[in-house]
Amino acid sequence: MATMSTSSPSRSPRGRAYRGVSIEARRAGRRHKILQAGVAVIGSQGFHATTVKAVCVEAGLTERYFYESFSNSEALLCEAYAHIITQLRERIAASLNAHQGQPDTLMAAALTSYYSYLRDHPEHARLIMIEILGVSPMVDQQYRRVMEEFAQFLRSTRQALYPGTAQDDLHESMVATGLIGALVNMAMRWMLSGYREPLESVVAAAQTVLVAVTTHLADNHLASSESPSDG
Amino acid sequence: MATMSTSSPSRSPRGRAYRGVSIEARRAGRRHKILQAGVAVIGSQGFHATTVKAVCVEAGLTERYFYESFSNSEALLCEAYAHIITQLRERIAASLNAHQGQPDTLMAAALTSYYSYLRDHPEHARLIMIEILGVSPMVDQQYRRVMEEFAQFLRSTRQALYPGTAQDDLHESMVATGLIGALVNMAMRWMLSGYREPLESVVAAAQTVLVAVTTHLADNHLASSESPSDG
DNA sequence: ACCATCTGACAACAATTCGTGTCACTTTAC
DNA sequence: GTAAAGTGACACGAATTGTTGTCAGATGGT
Repeated sequence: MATMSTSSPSRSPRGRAYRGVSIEARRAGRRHKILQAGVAVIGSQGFHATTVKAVCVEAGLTERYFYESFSNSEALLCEAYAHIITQLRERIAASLNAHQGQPDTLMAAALTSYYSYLRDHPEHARLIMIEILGVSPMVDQQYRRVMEEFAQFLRSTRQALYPGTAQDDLHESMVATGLIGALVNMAMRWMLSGYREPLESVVAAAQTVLVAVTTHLADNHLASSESPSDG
Repeated sequence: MATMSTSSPSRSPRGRAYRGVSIEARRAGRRHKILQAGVAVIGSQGFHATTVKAVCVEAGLTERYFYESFSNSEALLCEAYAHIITQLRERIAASLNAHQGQPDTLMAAALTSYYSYLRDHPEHARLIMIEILGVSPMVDQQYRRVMEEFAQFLRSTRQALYPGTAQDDLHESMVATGLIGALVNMAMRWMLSGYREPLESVVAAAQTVLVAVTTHLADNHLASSESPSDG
């Protein structure tokens, strides 16, 4: 703070205020506008049908400001993807913080926040589940990294809730990858059907899968000979 | 053979033989060549980077014969997708027929044939898991239909192996959708990592997920009056 | 031998889009 | 008030691609 004199409005030939807004703030605002517009257009028209001009029209800006903040459409797609994933992560984290309690409650809260976010933002859903794929190897890798992050989050959460049930590392991470895929595929079906089924059904099915695999892993670790639902 | 008289090479002003091959056979051959070339190019370059010319060069034919058999690139993609899915289904079915026995053996056989097919045909894998998505709503629906078919196959197989454990219809189909997504996402991770992990690890992880959910559903069905997590 | 059909190579045209440049107008600094 | 920087609208060239059309040469039936 107290850096209000970073560029004293006197001598700088470049970067002066305009309409009472600094150049950084103006750029950031334009960038944000384009990002929002990009999400809207890509998520509704599809990435391949998205032109730079369409994004600019949606943002109320011109192409010049597109290239001011993004080198091309692919860069915009990546930023939009990262932006949405951040929002999603924050929403899930907030939901977990608000529902501290039983593991089942936590799980239901996280799943509900995940699926309701996708339902409430269908353009975001389409972007992060469909449009992000098959654009380029670099974009595919970004997608994969994010999915692996969620898988790791799943693993660490399970470890926290059921400590002492660690398993073979590769096996466990593979299973976590599968579970994430299960959640995503249910979301994709739900989205492609126009969110026809009730949210509770999707959450219940997702919970069934997660609980099934979690208890199975725990039972297998204990070399179970007792009733599985005893816990 | 012995069908040499299908179209007697006498009176037809159109469609005569050429190099000893009937016009239907020539067309079918060209169509097949283009289909194969399409799979190769789309699966390696990606659908968006695939041009009609590139497919024709790969097939050793010219654009004219492309449009003889396909109205555009999207049609080629759909046919290629259907072609690969048919191959995959046949391979899985053959594997199931060859390994009649315990449920576990059957499951391992089916999963092994699935993942080994993807490993042995990486271009096919890329096409059916990545390139097919986000092209157009119609293509998306075709993808969704196929995924639901596999989910239904999973359900009916489970019903056959564990009869009398039917559950709520929507719930069960949602769970099946999730399981298919788990298998596919493990395949996608495997593919995008260059098939780094051994096949057996992927199959084992997939089997863990399937067995966990299957037994969980059976257990829940037997204790349907109790709710083990509700307390 | 002769003509219609088949084939392959490639030209040609239209349409699209990217990325940059121009120009008039507005706002700010001095 | 003036000049420089900021803004917006739009034009422009370049490149790419889908799709159809042309044309010379090969092949087959009679």
